[in-house]
Amino acid sequence: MTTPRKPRGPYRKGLERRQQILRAALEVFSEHGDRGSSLKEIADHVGMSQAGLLHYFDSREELLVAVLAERDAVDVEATANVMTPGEAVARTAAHNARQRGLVDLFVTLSAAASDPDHPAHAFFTSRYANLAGQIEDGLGKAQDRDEIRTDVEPNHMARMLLALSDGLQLQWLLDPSVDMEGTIQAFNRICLPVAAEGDTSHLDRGDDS
Amino acid sequence: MTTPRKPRGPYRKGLERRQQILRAALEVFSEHGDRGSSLKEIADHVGMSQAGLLHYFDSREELLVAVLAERDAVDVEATANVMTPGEAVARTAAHNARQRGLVDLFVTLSAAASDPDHPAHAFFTSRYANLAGQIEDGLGKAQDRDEIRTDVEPNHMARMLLALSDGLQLQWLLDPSVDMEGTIQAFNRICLPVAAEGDTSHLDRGDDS
DNA sequence: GTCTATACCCGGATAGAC
DNA sequence: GTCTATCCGGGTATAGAC
Repeated sequence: MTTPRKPRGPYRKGLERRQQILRAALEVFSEHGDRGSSLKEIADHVGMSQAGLLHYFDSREELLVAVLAERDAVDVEATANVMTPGEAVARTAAHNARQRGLVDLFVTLSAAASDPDHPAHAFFTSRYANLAGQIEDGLGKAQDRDEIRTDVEPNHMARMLLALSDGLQLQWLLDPSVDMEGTIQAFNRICLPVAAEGDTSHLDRGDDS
Repeated sequence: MTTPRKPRGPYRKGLERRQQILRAALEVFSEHGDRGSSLKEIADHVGMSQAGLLHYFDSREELLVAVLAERDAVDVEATANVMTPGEAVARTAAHNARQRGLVDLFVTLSAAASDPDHPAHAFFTSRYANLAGQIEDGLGKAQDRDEIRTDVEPNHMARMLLALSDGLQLQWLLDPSVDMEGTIQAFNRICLPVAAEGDTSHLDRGDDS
């Protein structure tokens, strides 16, 4: 998506600028969310004028979705070579706890994007479908290997993990003392193969921050 | 809450108008969210002018928080006399699945309100603190009665439930095929007292809609 | 390519007539 | 209490000079 054509030749500088703007926009959007950010602020950040910025992205919307895609790429990279889905989600949570603005942006935008008319609607719907699908697959395989409990459908569990992640982000935004990672790991623990009733000693160690 | 007493005398009509506006605002906000709604639209809805509306609520913010409180009152009423926390959350989810606009408003606003400067910030922070506290209590008691598993802290579990609820709402907004209630009940099921390994027959019946 | 200037729109809030 | 008219601010987008 957005696939910026790659002209060779004199356009090189332009492409670099574009990247520069993208980075700045990511920062600014991250800090103030969608609504709170103006083109002018992003432009300032890059060190150019608002009108100059519009030379690269024809509209605000265009810039927004470009930023989203960019952010996503970073995320994917960070969790690409990771073990179990539960772990990946926990990791991301821990990482996000250092990126308040990004979390804000994400929560805000994904909600706003539920409107089919929103410029980022397609982006988010496919994003969630993909994520859910991937996680579901991962969980299914883990079930086959008896690594996790098998009495819940992978699909339900995948949706749970995603919901947990998003919901905790929201709660954390409102109250930074909320322990995103710990809570997710607690969840992961109860999805391990269920031990005999008495033997739960391995379950309750070292998570309660 | 809101308890509109009915003063006779000159104020009666005014109070009714206020209620009328509140209802209209709830509808409009529900449909287009915070950002997407204008005073004019709400006013139109009521059948009066934007300026006229401002006669009852001095500012947009004031109206917004009033609406929030109103909505909350309704919610509380709906889950007041309900059994276990997990059940209550599942119920609410089922109910919400018929109130897309409201869900949208809630998700949008709670995210936006994470900004300490947002007019609804205080409202949402205390709301979550209260909810989490209540649920935690309920779960603690359930643990004491051995109705649910005891190897997860009530606090973590409470946060999980809330996160699950919110996160699923978001996913559902983006993809209405997401089964909010079913997923929550699946979660509730894995929080029941853990049976012996072989005996999980009671766990996987009648949920996968 | 980048700027300044500006047109334009939208939404909230205010003033003042009725 | 309610309206019309108006102001004002913020934001995007455009025109046109350099």
